[in-house]
Amino acid sequence: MPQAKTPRATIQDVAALSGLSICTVSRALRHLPNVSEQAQARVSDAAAKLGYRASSAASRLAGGSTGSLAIIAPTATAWFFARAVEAAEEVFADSGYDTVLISLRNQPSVQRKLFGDLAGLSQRVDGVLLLNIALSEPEMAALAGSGLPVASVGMHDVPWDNVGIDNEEAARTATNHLLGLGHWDLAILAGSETGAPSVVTASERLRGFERALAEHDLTVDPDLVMAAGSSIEGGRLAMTELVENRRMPSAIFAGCDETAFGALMALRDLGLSAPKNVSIIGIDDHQMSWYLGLTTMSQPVADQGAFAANLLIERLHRSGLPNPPSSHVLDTKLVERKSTRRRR
Amino acid sequence: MPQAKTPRATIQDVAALSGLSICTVSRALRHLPNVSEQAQARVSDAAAKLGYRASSAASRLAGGSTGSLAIIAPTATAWFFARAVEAAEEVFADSGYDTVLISLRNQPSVQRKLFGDLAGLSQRVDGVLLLNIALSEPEMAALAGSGLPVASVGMHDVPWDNVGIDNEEAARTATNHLLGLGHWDLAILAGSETGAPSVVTASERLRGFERALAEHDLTVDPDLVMAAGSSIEGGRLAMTELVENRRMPSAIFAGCDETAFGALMALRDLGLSAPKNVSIIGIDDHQMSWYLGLTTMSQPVADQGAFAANLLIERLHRSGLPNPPSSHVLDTKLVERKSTRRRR
DNA sequence: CTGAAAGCGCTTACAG
DNA sequence: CTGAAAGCGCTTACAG
Repeated sequence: MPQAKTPRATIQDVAALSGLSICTVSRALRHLPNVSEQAQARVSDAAAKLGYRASSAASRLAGGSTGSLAIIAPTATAWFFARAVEAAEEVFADSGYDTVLISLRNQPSVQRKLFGDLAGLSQRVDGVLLLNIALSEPEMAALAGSGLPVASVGMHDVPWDNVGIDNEEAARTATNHLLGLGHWDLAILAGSETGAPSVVTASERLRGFERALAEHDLTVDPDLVMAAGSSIEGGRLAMTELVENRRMPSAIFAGCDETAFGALMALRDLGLSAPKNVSIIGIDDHQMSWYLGLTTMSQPVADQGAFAANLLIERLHRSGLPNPPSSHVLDTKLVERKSTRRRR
Repeated sequence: MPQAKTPRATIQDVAALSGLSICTVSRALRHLPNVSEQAQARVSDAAAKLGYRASSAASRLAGGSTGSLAIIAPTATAWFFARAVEAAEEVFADSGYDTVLISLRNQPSVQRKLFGDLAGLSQRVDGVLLLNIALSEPEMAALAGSGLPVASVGMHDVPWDNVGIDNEEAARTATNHLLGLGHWDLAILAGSETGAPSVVTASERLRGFERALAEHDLTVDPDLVMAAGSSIEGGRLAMTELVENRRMPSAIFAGCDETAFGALMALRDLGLSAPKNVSIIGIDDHQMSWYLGLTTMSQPVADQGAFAANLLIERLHRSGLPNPPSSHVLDTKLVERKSTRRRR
């Protein structure tokens, strides 16, 4: 039925109904110490009866929490981020937090502006979940200075809770798969798009690629290192550029599946295909990868977002207690399909 | 450089620096009438010098705005929604609003809970952007009762600003394309997933499909109407079910490209393919559709999200003024590729 | 056009 | 364990 537009119950109403002061009510509601069981029960009853929910604005203003948590992502449309965001949002919602979505839209200027006013952000949210954001030293410092609780996905060696995969190792495994098939002339489609803020994940994967080559006494040809971004379009552009203006390698490591999809599109455009003309491997195990026969390294996505979100909330719940930052590494797995094959 | 943890400037600081009362400052900052040009300038200067930004909590509590806008989406991971969300978020951010992302995660319970406490929501945001949400009568009433300004994408005949495509017409065009190729035994993979809240878009597309058939004196076979949801997985499941437990039609209209992708996957699984064994058409023109040769109806996505977001903001800016709800229909276009062909 | 005052609904010391 | 009081930083009538 259409709910009447009755004004919300305030803490005053709960106090009146329970016969206690608003101060005691406030404490009881937040499960603070020094509240008798009896008082606690009366307050809970009254609050339930009134459907009371504290005003986030008032609470915030008086020094309490905002009831909101921010998720900062390089972009919200990429496969990985859309899923991580939704998983984290679910965790936040289940804990009663609103989630404020901030997409950097792959623009350095947006990141600059955001980190230039962290004080403003800290006024509007209780904590921040960072998804694969490459931070400069000053930005790290600013974040620390803001006092905002932080957790992240895909960012290692960082002074807060993080969960991710071992990107370098995953990239190394992927590259080794290529090397194991007899390919030694390898290209990498990874890194950020030109002009976009770098994504940590990308540089770690590049490192894994380089390491695998080095371990086989191979050097990476700078001509075969393409900044592709993690989008289908980025992959397509980079692949086209590679074939038309550099040279065709024998195999390609794409930094993520979407980049690989784009590369497949470019190949088709040029009348080529994988694995016939070139072997190609990605990272992600996107739903389409099976269909396209893309060999890839699978990684859990929603798990990473949800896990990190939970870490942030736990930290919020016991702020004050000593609690050294933790780091969690989730597993990846090679999924062989038919976009890679032995060098002929 | 690491910014010192200085407390934020308050309206008091601006008042002191500009030599005016906080009351005048408040008015000047919000560009309210009755402020002399001189005062306006002094306040603007002082605010800029101090990097002042009103406390959203205080502002909200005192009866002002929250500075936040909500985006409510059936899910945040689907291709369409991820893009619409990011486009709207950009518009909101550029106007100085935080965006609160609320994903229904395809769960009716989440929607129920949300609409059961719209009073709570209206306390936390200044307005709401609805993306293809199917609302019940009570929910519509509750929304109206909440007093929240609303705008939407993909929802027609609604008492607020909306922008969308003509889903029925797009579906009709798609279906006619199939009929024009000589197919008359058509299946549709659309609608919501079983148990999920229905998406308006889906039922409108179903209607367009039915209408096209009716216009050709054909009736729809209930056995060939599958609820597939708008995900790759949903399309795969529905297509498998269709072939294994119903029967193979001569052509298929998929409610969106992702559903079509899933159908293509299912076909491959069964040793079949399009257009050889069945013609298939989608709606969206997803980046992968070109690669997969999927015939589809293209629609502008980011445009819809951004347009609707702008309408919401405009309405917020001139609340009070008479302003009848507007409805905007964006164009779709048939993109013929090779997943459809003439019936043999 | 401008300002003093009250109040929004909470939380936080500080007394009991 | 509980309550009276002050205050968080704004906005809104209400006087000037």
